[in-house]
Amino acid sequence: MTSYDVAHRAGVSQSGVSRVFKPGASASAAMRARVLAAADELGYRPNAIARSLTTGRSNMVGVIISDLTNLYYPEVLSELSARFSGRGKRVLLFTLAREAGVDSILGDVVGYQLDGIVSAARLSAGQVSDFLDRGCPVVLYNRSFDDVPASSICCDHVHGARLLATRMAEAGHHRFGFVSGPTDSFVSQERTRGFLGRLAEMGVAEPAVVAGDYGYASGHAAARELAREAGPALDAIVCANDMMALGAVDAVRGSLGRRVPGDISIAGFDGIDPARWDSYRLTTVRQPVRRMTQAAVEMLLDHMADPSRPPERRMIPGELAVRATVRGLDGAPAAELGAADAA
Amino acid sequence: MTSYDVAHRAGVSQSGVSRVFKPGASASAAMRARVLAAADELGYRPNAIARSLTTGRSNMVGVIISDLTNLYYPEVLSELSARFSGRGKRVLLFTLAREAGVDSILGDVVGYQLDGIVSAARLSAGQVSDFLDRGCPVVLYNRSFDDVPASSICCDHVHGARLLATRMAEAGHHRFGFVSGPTDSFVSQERTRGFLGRLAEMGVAEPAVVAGDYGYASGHAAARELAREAGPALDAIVCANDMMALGAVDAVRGSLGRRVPGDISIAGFDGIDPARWDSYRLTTVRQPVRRMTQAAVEMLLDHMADPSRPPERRMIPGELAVRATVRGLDGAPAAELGAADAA
DNA sequence: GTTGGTTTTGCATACGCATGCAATAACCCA
DNA sequence: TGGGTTATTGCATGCGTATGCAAAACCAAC
Repeated sequence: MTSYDVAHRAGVSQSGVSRVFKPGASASAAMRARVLAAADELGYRPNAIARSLTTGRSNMVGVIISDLTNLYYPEVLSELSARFSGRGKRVLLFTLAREAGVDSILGDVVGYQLDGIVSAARLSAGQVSDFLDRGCPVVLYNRSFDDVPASSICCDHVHGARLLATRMAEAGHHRFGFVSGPTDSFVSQERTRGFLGRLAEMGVAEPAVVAGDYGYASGHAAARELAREAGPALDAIVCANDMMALGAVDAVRGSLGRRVPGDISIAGFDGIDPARWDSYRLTTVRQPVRRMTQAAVEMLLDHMADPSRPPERRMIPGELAVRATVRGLDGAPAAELGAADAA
Repeated sequence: MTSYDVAHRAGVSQSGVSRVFKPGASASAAMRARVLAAADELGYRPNAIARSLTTGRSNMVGVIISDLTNLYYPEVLSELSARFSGRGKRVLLFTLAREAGVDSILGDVVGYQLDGIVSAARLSAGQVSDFLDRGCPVVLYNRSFDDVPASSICCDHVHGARLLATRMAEAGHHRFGFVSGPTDSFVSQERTRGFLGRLAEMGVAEPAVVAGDYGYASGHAAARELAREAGPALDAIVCANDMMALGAVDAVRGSLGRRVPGDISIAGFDGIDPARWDSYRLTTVRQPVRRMTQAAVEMLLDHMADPSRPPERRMIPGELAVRATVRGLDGAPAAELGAADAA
């Protein structure tokens, strides 16, 4: 079923059909009615591929995500998909296998004439530049480059981490353990820097640091290792994301047989859904996913509409959600901040 | 950068360029080298859109997923994406907002000349037929229609539910509560049917049934409601998915102040990752996601390769994973079946 | 009935690549 | 060296739609 078939059946020209299906194009009511009737009878749908070829826009945006097993990303993806969908854009999904480099998909990405890209994966500056040079705007999600003119939306990890460090130090924790993410993770670097930096400022002893991989199991293992390393004085474990923090909670409560937060306080980052479950009620620094995704979508659409627009870097503060896995300032388990939590 | 630019630079014809980039096409080593060199210098990448227009295949498959907040689906999506990606197919993602009907995206789906579709959403028979009529093969994930010639991959929910019912009845539970999913969910219907049916066969008193929405909170609420309804005799709660079961576990342990499985056994379906976390160790019926996604991908690719191939319905048995939330046959908490669990 | 102006419509072409066909070049064996 | 065979290459065209341009239709007012 092509526009020619419809045109023939409706007794008009192909361009007429094209115009009827293009919002805002000039077509009389009569023609519109006949064309729509014919299209309906024939079950015609404009071929988006062919349309893309002529218009130069595919109405598709690429979303590059490294790891859907980190439960933070499904939320992001879900939000992005819904928002783009509401703006008439389709999402072409690129997931990166942990091992396979970005390069393996990079070629595919550029081949599809995407209108834009949201990347929450570890692209190099060169790779981002590559997209930009091809006229494909990029919005970096939770990372940014100083020397690349790409827009980015970033949670202020450093600030969030400092909030958390402040709160935990004020609650009187002395011996910290920190579980970082993969060492090449920008997010982990920022959170680590913010947290350790603030702790140092406050005169707290330097924490033992162990690297994890953002997974539950690695948090579990890291907690045990920290306990072994730091000994019984250990009274706080902070993980670079929630998944690992949940693993740490379970390790401390289970394998180590100690109480959270009675013996050891634990906190994470992200604010994923399971962190709120009753069994954990994890204290964490929440990334405002909705605001961030909304910003990402808007920025990308703006850039698509006006490519000359200068890149913009938006930073959104993380919110400290004090729940039940960190001691209160008075030494007792803290109550959840209901209000902030509902945001 | 088009193939013409490359052709000009390499001093060959456009078709030569095209052939160099098409695996298996005839091109001499000399031409290949010159073209590749020119392409490299110019940063040329074949335009996938234009290619699709001529070949009639977009190398894109649609994946329709209803709800990424049900943590089972991110796993599915992740697997599908990786597998398709490995077979040279890109995934165009369609997520359904809970409210918005399928129809809102259906038009978009057909417009993109997708090579195939995997749907894990509630499509109607008519909608599926629509795709098939357009020559777009469909693989239904966890649902199927008797009167529509679409392939499907389905976990045997009835069988899995019966396994679970058997095991729980044998462990001596008497008063069951059951939390179904949304009433229009095929998966929920099957699981409910299987579970209640088997229980009846075994002469167990008919359970109290409450409907949930597959979310953690709804499982939490349902558990409390069941406790209210069924009273202190209630000694088992089975939920139509893991998310709700986890909510139920927390409700029973928290709000109700009873032990799991000491006072009340709890089980779910799916085998999502959080269900294995130490805080839960939820007994469940696992869907073999990897085998199912593999089958889905294979079936779809097979159909794309040979459209005349008759539709195939594959059924994969669920695996009972007895973990720590259900009493053992001797009345004590059961040990996890390590072996089966590793699969 | 005519003129000037505004829509509406059709014609023709371009978008970038793939591919059937014919022409050419390379090769092989006698 | 020639005839036959095969591997390469170029030419021309098609895929389905959008769109600039010009022709046509319409409208209103004179």
